[in-house]
Amino acid sequence: MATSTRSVSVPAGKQPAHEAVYQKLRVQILFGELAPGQAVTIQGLVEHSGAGMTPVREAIRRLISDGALVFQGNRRVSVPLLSSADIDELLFARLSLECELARRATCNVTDHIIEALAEIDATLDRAIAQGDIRRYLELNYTFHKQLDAHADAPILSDLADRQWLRFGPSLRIICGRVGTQNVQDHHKGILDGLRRRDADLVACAMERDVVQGMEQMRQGLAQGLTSD
Amino acid sequence: MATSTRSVSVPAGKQPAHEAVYQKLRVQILFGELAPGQAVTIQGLVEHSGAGMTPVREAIRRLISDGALVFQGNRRVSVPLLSSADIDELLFARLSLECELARRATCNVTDHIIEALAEIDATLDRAIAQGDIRRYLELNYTFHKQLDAHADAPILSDLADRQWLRFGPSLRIICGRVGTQNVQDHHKGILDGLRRRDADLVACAMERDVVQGMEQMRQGLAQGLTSD
DNA sequence: CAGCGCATAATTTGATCATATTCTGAAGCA
DNA sequence: TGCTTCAGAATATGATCAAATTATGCGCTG
Repeated sequence: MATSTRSVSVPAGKQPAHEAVYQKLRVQILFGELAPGQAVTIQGLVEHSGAGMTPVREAIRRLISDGALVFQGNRRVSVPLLSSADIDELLFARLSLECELARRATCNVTDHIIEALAEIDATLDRAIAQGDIRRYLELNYTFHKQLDAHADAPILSDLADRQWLRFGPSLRIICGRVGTQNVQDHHKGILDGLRRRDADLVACAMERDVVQGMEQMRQGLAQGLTSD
Repeated sequence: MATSTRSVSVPAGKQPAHEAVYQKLRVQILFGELAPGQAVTIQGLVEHSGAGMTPVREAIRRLISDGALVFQGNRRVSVPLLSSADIDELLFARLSLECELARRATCNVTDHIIEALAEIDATLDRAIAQGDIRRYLELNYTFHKQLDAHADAPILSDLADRQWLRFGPSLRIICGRVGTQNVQDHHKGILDGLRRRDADLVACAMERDVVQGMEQMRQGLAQGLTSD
């Protein structure tokens, strides 16, 4: 459990089974443990997770509502495959939401929070240097999520958060193919803007970060998804 | 030995029970049949809907994920109460999403579609004149939803659609208090822009429509039933 | 005689329900 | 007031039914 995000949630001894299944699946999707297009069966989850049928079904319903899984028309559920049009929509949504969240967070962050973000970013750079894709994905998500958390906008933050679930599996494929060498984020620019308390600067850096990430994914997907 | 009383005499389609319950609850929330703050119990739904426990649970999970219901921490679920900060976030989300959807739809709509929208708007005006709040809410929703449907952007359209669930119950309260007399939408401006195929014009009219609706709700809630 | 296609059987998976168990909230009692 | 008990609601399980996909076998054609 030494990995990543110290979750802000309570130690909470007793978590409902459906919540546990949801969180577990959520992480798996977010960081690409499930491949795009892969089928997700209820009975498979039941056997694999040890939980009963009802909690698993509830978790899957939530994930479908989140856009993290797609309902295939017949009764099949699978991990989403992204089209170029999907990327286009996600780009717009992320730009709108995450730039606004970054702006709002700029007004609220303290020096201590900024340093915590810088610490995450430094760890992220080490993960990139080591070629640790999984850790890179986790830390990148954590960086954005922590920033959003200080925007004091739970609804918008939740909306933004959900979009990450849509491209998590595909992003993992892309990163797995190109490696972490070509990865370049704009977190330094974001941190710089935060230190100056310049919301426009932060929003601009965030815009570059989002655009760069999405466009890289668009190019990767255009070349086809067969990998591994 | 299940003496399965097939009392469900609604062949209406081979729609799964959990989907039917979801849709029914969704409509009830969207058009304010449930009051903000009202508790929603599983067993209550089971008795009232005639469905079993599992489908009801799945439907409620989806609604919670949609933001249409809120989980109260303990095992209670209720219809959301909106704060002024919530309105603020919803205003931003709706402005971003619905203006963009309107822009995209402008490029796609045909004369026939525009006339269909105008027809909806005309019916809406009659509902306002008659003081039929429920019908006004339905037609207003339909107008926006039909427009969004032609934006060719399923993800954004879905995101926008979900936000309506958040303020449906509260909107109903506001409209019920002020009546339909003061209601004024900007649909005419939207239709005018569509006929000219002027995306900027459409987006501006949509912006006015969204701002006006949300601000009216903010004022109403400030006087009425919310804290903060 | 071999390969292809369609119809049917078998198996897997999803949907639903009845029931047992656990937990929350509140009434009752010292 | 504070603790205990109790009722009711939510959570979770496994069984059962239904649907769909896959597998199989027969007949047909080249």
